[in-house]
Amino acid sequence: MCMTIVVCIAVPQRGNYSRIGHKMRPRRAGGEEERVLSHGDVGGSHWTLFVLDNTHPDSGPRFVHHDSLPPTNLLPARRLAAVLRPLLPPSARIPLIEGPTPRQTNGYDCGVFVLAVARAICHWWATRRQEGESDWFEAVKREVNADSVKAMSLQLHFLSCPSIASTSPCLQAVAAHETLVGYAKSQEGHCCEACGIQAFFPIELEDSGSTYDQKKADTTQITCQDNLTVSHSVRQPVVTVKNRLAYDGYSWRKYGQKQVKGSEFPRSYYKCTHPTCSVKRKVEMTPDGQIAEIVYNGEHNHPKPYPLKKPSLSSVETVVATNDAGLENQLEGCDQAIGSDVVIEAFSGRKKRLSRCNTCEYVDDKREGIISRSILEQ
DNA sequence: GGTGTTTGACCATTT
DNA sequence: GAAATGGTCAAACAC
Ligand SMILES: [Zn+2]
Repeated sequence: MCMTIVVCIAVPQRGNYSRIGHKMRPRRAGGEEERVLSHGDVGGSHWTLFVLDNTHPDSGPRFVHHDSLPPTNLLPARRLAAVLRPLLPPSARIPLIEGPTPRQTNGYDCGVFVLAVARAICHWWATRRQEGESDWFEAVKREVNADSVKAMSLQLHFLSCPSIASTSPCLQAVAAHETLVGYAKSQEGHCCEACGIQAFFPIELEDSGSTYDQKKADTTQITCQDNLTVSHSVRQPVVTVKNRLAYDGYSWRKYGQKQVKGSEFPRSYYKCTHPTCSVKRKVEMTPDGQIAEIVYNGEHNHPKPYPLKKPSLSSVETVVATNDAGLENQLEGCDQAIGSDVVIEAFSGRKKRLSRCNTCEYVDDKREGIISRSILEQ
């Protein structure tokens, strides 16, 4: 029995495919194994999912390509298949087929779609396959839609949000839900109130509840964010000044800037200005002031000199678990279980608005429920 | 004068 | 060992 899943490639129009071939050369015969190609193997900017499906020994293996913005990576996928074929058993010609993939409606969620489809494949492998479902295509259609991608995008943000990540696990879970509910919709788009970083989920899909079938967008002008040609009809222009989106309540001094290979934008290096603090951060920012990437290094040993301010709100009320001293200041050191009195107390006064979350379907059942588990464990 | 940014040079690490 | 690359330093500069 052999099952090989190759996941996650960012396919360039011209890439070092021979290097991929070398990496994918068999290391052992048979058995179950997974091989993962990283972005760095090929470069590129638009993420698509390339799967070697060998779950049907009778009909032979096949390549399945999932592209949320077809046919952007169709040609590179064919090239990749051509490189991989000689490395596989010389049976019949291994076909390349395009798997069903919901179409992304913005210019920056391709990576999330890859993960969402990969997750659907894993779910299919763990459950439906045993129940006789021949492939994962139906699972993708079932599980991957605008809402699930939006939720996954938020999950990913929670994992990387420096403010939330610095708290204890239980508070991360709580903050995840709180941030989800409290994503502020302002003139600047969507912004995580815990860290000030712009949220990467499609504005036009908010509260839609629609699938891509119901909401096929004209994607002729859409390419991935990395290509810098995102249609402004899809992504709202940001009118704010630089550094606003990178604002996190701490004071930073820039000490360097570099053009890093593989990055579209220059990378700026910052140090925390607190005399005893050695935290650093790297920020890659687009010319219009949006953060392309931000990486924190270290933990602050002092409170925030400039507490987070609540962004101006329009239609969405804030329920973020920050007070004027910031999230971690209010709840620091808490290792109580989710739903404990301590946590509930922290959110006192906001329970009414916590009654239901449109995205994670959380329903506030007071102290018996488990806050935000549904989204964290989706 | 204080604070923060810019930018070329330098250094350490990786390939 | 050389080249490439990422990270940091520090002088010059701006506000
Ligand atoms: Zn600090």
